[in-house]
Amino acid sequence: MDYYYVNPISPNYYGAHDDDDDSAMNSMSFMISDFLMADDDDHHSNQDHQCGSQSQSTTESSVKMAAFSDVTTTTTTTTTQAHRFNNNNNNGEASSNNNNVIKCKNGSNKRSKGEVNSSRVAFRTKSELDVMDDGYKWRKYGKKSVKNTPYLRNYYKCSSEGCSVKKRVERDRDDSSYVITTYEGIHNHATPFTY
DNA sequence: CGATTTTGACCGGCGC
DNA sequence: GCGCCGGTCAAAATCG
Repeated sequence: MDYYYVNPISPNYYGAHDDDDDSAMNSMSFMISDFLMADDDDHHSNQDHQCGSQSQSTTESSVKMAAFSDVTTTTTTTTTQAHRFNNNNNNGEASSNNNNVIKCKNGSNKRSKGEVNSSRVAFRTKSELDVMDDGYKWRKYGKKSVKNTPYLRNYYKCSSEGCSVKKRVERDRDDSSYVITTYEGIHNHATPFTY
């Protein structure tokens, strides 16, 4: 399984007109969906094009791996400044501040049972808000508390018909300022909003 | 009034 | 088997 590194955020990528929350959020969403869809390529096609401007993040990111079942991804700490990843947060802070992502696809490796083809991606993001708007519409279908963490895990499914992408959101048990969002599957449609 | 959330029940896998 | 555990279902409640 290949992992590849992506550095999605660059502060002024959407900083352009940032008074408008919507635009900021849209661009962000766009990027995420990008990850979600550009999935089967065997090459890291997207690692530098977007946010081409500058990845000033200086990321010497200590990439540490968060392990999920068979996928792992993570992000790291960085030093970029705030950008909004979240939907409506009142202006200013409250938003997250950084992230780098490693993506992994696993088309080929089998799972013990069913779902051979599910790909998973996880993001670890620093954010006070649990839910971030990634451009898709989600319907929550479950909530569970997991062993060893005080936080609960939430389960969402894409509400678009025929699309069975799922995501789960939980807080990092070691550092509650991070939120871990795991996507599973590939959307068969574009993001709802027009851009 | 349709869509979404809430929440406990349910279920399948796994280790013992 | 049994019980824990993570994941999902579904009915009722709530939302917009």
